[in-house]
Amino acid sequence: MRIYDSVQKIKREFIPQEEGKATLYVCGPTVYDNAHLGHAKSALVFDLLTRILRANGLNVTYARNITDIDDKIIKKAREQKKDIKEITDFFTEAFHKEMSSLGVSRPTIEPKATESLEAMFTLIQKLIDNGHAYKTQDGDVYFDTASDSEYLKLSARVQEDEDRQERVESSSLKKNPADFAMWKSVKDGSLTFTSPFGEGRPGWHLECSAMIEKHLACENNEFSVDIHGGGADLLFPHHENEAAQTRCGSSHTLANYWMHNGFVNINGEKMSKSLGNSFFLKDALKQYDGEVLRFYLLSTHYRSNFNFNTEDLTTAKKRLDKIYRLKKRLFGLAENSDTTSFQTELLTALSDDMNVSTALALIEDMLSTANETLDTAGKHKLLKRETISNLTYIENILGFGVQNPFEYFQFGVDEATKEKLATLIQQRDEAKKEKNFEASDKLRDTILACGVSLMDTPQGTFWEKI
RNA sequence: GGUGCCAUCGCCAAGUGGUAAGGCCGUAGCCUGCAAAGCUACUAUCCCCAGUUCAAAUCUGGGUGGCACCUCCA
Repeated sequence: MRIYDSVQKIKREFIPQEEGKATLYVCGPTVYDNAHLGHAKSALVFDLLTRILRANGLNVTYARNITDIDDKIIKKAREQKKDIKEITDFFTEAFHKEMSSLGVSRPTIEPKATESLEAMFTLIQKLIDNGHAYKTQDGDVYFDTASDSEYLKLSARVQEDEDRQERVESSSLKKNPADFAMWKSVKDGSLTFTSPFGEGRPGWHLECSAMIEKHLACENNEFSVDIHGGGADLLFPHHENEAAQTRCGSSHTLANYWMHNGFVNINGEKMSKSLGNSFFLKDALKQYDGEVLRFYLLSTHYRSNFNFNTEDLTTAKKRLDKIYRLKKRLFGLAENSDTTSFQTELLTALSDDMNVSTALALIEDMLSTANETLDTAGKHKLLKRETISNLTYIENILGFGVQNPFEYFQFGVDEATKEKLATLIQQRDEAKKEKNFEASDKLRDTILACGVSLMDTPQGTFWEKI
C-alpha cells in the first residue's frame, strides 16, 4: 500500500507502527447544520481507504469524531430557541443516515467532544505545566506557539508579518498573535463546562488532539496514529495546531502519514455559505440514488479538486449502470469467493494511493469481457462463477453494485407507476406475440414517455428508469 | 502580498523518464421484427518556449492560463 503524504509531499509505502494493524483518525463534522457534498466526499474517501487497508489484511481502527461543542452550534441553538443537545443529536442522526445512504460504513469509533472533556483537561494541564500553554487574565488558556520550535513545519508555512495578524487579532491578551485558544472562558452560561481552568469551552483543535490520545494512541509508539486525514482546508491551522498540542503535550508525534482530500466545487464555484450554493446531501439524495453519488464522488482521484455538475453525474450513473446490467444477466446464480487475477489487479491499483481511475478501467474491461463471453457462450460456467465473484469483490471494496439490480433501475419510481408499467408491458408482450408490432411499438412509446426504457431479453421484458 | 497545487481527445479522467488507460458523446457494423441493452471497429503526442537525456506528457528554467490556502470550513 502506497499513500501520498501531504506533509512530506511524496508517495510513501505504508508501514504501520504495529504489524497487521492500522490506526486512522479523520476530522468529522461539526454538527450544527446539514452535511453537504464536501462532507460526503471526505467520508467516502476515508471509507474507501479503510476498505482498501482491510483488503490488504490490516486490522484497521478508524476513528472519526463528532464535534458537538462549538460556537456555531450555540448560535444555532439560540436562533432556534432549542436545546444544544437537540441540535447536535438531530444533525448527528441526519449525518449518519445520509452517510448510510452513500454506503459509508460506520467508523470503528466515533468519539464526541462532549464525552472527551477529561482527556482535554489532562492535555491542557500538561501543556500548562510544561510551559507550552498559559492562562490569561480573562481565564482563557492559549497554546504558546513561540514555545514550539516545530510550529508551522507541518503546513510548511512561514511566520506571517504582524501587520496582517494584528488586523485579525486586535483585542486579545495573547502573547503572540499566532497563539490559539485551547480553553475559552465563558461566563454567560450557554454550553459551558466546569474545568480546572474555570467555566468555559474547549477549543476546536484541542478536541481532536485529546480524542486521539484517549482513543487511539498507544504509549510505546512514536506516533499517536498511523494516518491522520481530513479535508485539504484543515492542514492549516487545524492540523498544524493539533500536531503542536500533541507534540508538546504527549510523548507522541501526532501522525506518521497525513492525507488530505480535495475540495468539492459546484459548477466551478467554491461551495460556501456566503455564496449560498451549498449542495446539501439531503437534497441531492432526493434526486439521486446514494450509490450513484458515491460512484460519482469517488470516480476521480481523492486529492483532486472535484467539480460537481449534473452532466458528469449522469455520466457516472451510466458507468454504474453497466455494473448493474451485468448483475442482471447473472442474477440468481450462487455466490462464491473464487480469487481471480482481476481481483488482485484491482487491489493493486487501489493500493497505489487509491487509484480509482485505474480500478474503474480494470472493472470496465472485466465487464465487457464478461458480456462478450456471455453473448457468444452463454453457458460458460467457470466464467459465470468468476464474474460473480468479481462483482462481489467490487461490492465489498468499492461499495459499487450493492443493491438488487432490478430495484436499482427503479430508483424514484412509486408503486402505482410500477403497477401501471407492469400492465402496459404485459399488453405489449401480448401484442408482440401476435406480431402486432404497430400496437407494441405504440405501447413502448407510451412507456418511454414516462421516462422508462424497455429491454427485450430471453428472460422476458425488463424496464429501466432513464 | 505570502505559500502551494494544477494545465493530457468535444466533455470527465489515469499515467510522473521508455514511446498516450478508461468512461461519456460521436460515427460505422453485428445482434434485434424495430428498438433498448450488449459486443466490435474508429478518434489526441499531452498549454507555449528553451534545456537535460539515447529517450520527456513525465525532469529543469522561463512564459501564459486556472485554482486553493493564508479567517470558521470536509
